[in-house]
Amino acid sequence: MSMRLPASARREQILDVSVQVFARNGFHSTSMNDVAEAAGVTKPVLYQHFDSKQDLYMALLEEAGNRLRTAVSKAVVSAANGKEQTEMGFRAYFRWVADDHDAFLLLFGSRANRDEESTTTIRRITAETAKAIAPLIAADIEPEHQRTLAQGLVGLAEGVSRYLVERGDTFDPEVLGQQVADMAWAGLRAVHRTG
Amino acid sequence: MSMRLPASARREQILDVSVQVFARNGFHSTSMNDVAEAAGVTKPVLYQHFDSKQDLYMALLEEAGNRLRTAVSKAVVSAANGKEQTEMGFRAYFRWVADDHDAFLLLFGSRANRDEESTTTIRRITAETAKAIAPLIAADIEPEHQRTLAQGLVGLAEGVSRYLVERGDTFDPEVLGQQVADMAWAGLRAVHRTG
DNA sequence: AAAGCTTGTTACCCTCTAGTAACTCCTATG
DNA sequence: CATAGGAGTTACTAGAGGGTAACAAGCTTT
Repeated sequence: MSMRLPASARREQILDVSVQVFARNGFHSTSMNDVAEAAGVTKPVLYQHFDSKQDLYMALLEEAGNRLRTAVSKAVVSAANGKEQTEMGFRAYFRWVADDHDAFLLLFGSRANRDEESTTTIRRITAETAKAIAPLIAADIEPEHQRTLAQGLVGLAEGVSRYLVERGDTFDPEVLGQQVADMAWAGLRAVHRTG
Repeated sequence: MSMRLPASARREQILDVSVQVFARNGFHSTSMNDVAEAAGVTKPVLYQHFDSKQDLYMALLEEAGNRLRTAVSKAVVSAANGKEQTEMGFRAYFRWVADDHDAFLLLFGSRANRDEESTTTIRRITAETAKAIAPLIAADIEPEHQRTLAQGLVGLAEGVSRYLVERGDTFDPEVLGQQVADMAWAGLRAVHRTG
């Protein structure tokens, strides 16, 4: 029924399609048949490329996480000082959300289902992001609090994005990123003073 | 096998127990048999009190949402100015997280399940919280951005809490709330200036 | 103490869906 | 043109788990 594709191309296509399906409906509400149908193929084909539903899902999470990580870290290294890092970081984050928003929903959307394994992966991704932020927070407070507040800033970006993406709003990542960065940077300095 | 209880008491007990079970394992990984077992009772008893698994789950969400709402709004009304509202609000939020943390996990934990219906409910709860925060943000920026940033602050509190609760850390809600409030308040003023 | 309501249990059914075995079909290559 | 091997399909299994029908055991009220 469907066009024949070489294995590697089919694998890519399945990944592409299933990001969308899982992002839209969540893990448990999406059956392998749904994925197969969306890919224009039947179920056993999926199992030629992935060991299990979980395996496919994990592959998606990893890929999405990688794209997020590289986007942000690339942006941050090009910055001179802390303030610029904050700005570049948030703008890159929102840029990623804007043009890879199925991946965002997959990782952080309301429908993101999380069993033991995916939870671990997603937490790792979040933690990595937080780790990148932590140094921006004044060093004169306890490292514990530093890490906690960094997680808060990640949550801030996440909350903003979830709100906008799930409403279907379009937004300019540069403007939004700048605005959120302003807010975050001022907050970071306040912690410095209050610490 | 289990002690007989009057209907209303049994219903309460089921709610109490299932908050824990669902919070710990998530919706899909928790079977009605699991809930029943945890309640020391058999499955049909659950269905005497709730129409379906979904129905039970929704009841839990509503209850948890109510406790959150009342905790925060009670705290906020007792405050004189914006800054104090911010402080009281965050402190009340973290107080709620600290002593009702199964409810927190149920609503906002990584394992929180979200099908169509629960997503709607949880979004409503988040939106209400954001609505309470929005007026604190400078009125001279577009209402759209105001709402967006308010969602961000909700995400901030959520992110911090999820991090701490899922690590099993204990924390002093007053100290943490004050620190986060400082950060948030400084951020809010920055938006004012930048708007 | 027996009727009658309420609480609880046993033993199912039924659907849904992850995963697979066995087959067909297409296409590249000599 | 014959054939090998990769790509895809049909048709199934198996098990989990939501939900229920029918029955048993307590209270309580007269």
